[in-house]
Amino acid sequence: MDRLSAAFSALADPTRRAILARLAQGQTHVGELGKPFRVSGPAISRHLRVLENAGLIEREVDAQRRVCILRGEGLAAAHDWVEQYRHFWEASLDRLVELVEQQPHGPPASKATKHPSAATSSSARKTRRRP
Amino acid sequence: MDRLSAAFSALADPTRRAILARLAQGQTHVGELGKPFRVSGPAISRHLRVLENAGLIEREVDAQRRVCILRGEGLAAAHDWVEQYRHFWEASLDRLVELVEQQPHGPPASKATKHPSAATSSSARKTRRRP
DNA sequence: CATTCATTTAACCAAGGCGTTAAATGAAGA
DNA sequence: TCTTCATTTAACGCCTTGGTTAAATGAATG
Repeated sequence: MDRLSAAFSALADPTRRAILARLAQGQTHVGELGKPFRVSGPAISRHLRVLENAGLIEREVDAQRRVCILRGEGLAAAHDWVEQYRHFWEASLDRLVELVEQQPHGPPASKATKHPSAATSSSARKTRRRP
Repeated sequence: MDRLSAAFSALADPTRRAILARLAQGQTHVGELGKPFRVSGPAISRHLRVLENAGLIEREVDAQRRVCILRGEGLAAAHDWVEQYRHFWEASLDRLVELVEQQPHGPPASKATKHPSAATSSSARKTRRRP
């Protein structure tokens, strides 16, 4: 499997995303990583293997423990791929913003924040066609 | 399956990513979309279903043809998730850049471009610790 | 109306993913 | 050394995925 597919595939599982989120706060060993989930040790072990094969984590041996470390670079390729399409969602946010601003009585906040990631992902205001 | 997992899962297949790439150049019908690949019609049909369920495309009926349209907003959530981790790969690029700049005889280009996405994804130079 | 074109659905198969429990491995500690 | 702790490997089952071919659907066309 190509690297990009491996990364996306690894990210497609909520447990693995949660593991990465945990590792973003600092490295930990396997047992600690598994605690939040109601799955067996072997299951966690395999999730970690998937993440490692996708280049998203590294493992180091610390005596009887295995310490896992986030490898952020593994996410860069996935990020770059998605980034190519930024234009497409920003374009639709633009249209939404324009629509709202056309309202005679001012923008109702509920509409402007309807898209869940509008606040964080959009540079719509920076790239609008009619600034 | 949650929306984010569905998106990542859909992106984990090279054929589907190629389909999205094609749609980024403009809407097309199913037959056209399938041409580049050596897979049967039904296979394409199911890839499109996956993309639709993930919110990455829309389909409209045009007589006997089905026209597919890229829905960029579907990628926003995936983008935002990955974006959270930008810090982690930029940090390592920083270290790499610093390492290269420490070399007494100037940076060998081969090392500076070792990371495949360094040129496009990195804002390392913008966020370096010692500018 | 019969045929053809575009696409989807149905039925099937092989491969892979994710979970489990039981067993293996290997370091730490009594 | 014997035992325990941390983790992985092995072996199994179940469900999903991605592909196939054959059949169904439905619009366009002769």
